[in-house]
Amino acid sequence: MRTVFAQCSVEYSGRLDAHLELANRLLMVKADGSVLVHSDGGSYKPLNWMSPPCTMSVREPDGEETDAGVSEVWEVSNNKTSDLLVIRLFEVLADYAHDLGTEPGLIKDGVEAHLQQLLAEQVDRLGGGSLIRREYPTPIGPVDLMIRDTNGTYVAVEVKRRGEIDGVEQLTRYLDLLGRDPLLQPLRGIFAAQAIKPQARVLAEDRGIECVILDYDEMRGIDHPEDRLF
Amino acid sequence: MRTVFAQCSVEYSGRLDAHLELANRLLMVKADGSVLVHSDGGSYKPLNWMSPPCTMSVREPDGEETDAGVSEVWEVSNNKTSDLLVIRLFEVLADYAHDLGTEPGLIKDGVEAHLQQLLAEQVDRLGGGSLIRREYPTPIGPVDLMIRDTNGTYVAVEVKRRGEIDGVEQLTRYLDLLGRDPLLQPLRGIFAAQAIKPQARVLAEDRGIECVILDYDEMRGIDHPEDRLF
DNA sequence: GAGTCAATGTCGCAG
DNA sequence: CTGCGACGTTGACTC
Repeated sequence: MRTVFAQCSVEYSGRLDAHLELANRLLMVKADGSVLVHSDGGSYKPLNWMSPPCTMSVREPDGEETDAGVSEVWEVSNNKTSDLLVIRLFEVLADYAHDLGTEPGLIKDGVEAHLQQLLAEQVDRLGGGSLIRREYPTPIGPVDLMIRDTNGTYVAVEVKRRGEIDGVEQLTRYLDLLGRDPLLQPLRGIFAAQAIKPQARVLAEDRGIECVILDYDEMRGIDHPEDRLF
Repeated sequence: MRTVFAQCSVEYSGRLDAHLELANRLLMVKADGSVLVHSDGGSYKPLNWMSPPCTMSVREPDGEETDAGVSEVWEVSNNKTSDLLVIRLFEVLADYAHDLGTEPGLIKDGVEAHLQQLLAEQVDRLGGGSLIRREYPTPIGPVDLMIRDTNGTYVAVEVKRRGEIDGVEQLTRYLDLLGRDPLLQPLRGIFAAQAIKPQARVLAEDRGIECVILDYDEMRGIDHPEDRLF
């Protein structure tokens, strides 16, 4: 990993064209050749970047560039997509490099999969019935849970951490398709999430989809600790 | 901007919980207090981070941490969301800081807004008619273009750089709502994009939505240079 | 501040 | 490899 603090200007051409005027910025060059241009604000997204796989070449400035004060030009390109990032360095404030070794990787805990698993064991929260299966297949992707309620009605359940409009659309597509299967009649839908945004709720209910709020802590409390990872 | 190369371990708790085992990484501390943890690969996304507004405090390691070899502990928190990022520094390889000054900002060309603007001036590409307005309002968000064609039929147009299934869903919602307005009858939809994925096209045409491919270079060629930024 | 939509989205998994 | 959905999405803009 190499980091260069430098006064620079940047041109990007690829999916779009973008341009950065002369200013001081942090340039990061990673071991895989990828390059990031960071300013001293914003968030984690760089102002410009080039993703791997890419190759970086350094060239001398041409006459015009030299006259403008350019000391060095970096050209980073992705041959496949023909994206090109050109960084013109003027004054270089600092240039540091360190070997970081291997990255063990990020470990994530407790996401939607866990919520779905808990809910599969606690069908009562959805009004009861019996679980047919998790990840019930349809031609356009699996429904999170398929249940048959105590009246014999099939229930397709979409589980989300946060219930938004996209989730309702997704469940609607599933219901649309599953509704064509005569063996799955009658059929209804439940949209279950830790929180459901008002517009998502309105859209869901307008389409006859029931909304259920899930209490993760409560669900986890009922869960058997010995079955879980932590 | 401060960059620290250090052997460290990281814990994050917020929307989810995540942790990073001990390894060498680059820590960036920006002027606004935000912190990024980068490895020597991946892409521009950090392994962990804390977005502004947030506050970073540095504390001495406790007894247990000292025994484990921790030299310093960074705690970065966002009071609003109660997100917390804890970075335990073991060996510090380097610690650099430079003032970058103000960032003039990124200038972009070729994004959807530009495509929409060009298309508004070149309604012929959609079969002709007259533009009623860009960003035609509906209760669930604005339609990119509203046109009245030569037959007097209203045409709601969704413009995308890349036409995918989400865009068709979006336009369908608009058509659904606008179809209830008796003043906008008859009404049809056009899905216009630089490229349209096969499934998106199938879905669109199944719903009676016409698909139109846009040639950006051609559209830009017809555009009047004096009206544009560069 | 909430809602809505775009993004050089990126990432990860399954087919 | 491609499609597809999730993401601590982030960011920009409107109401």
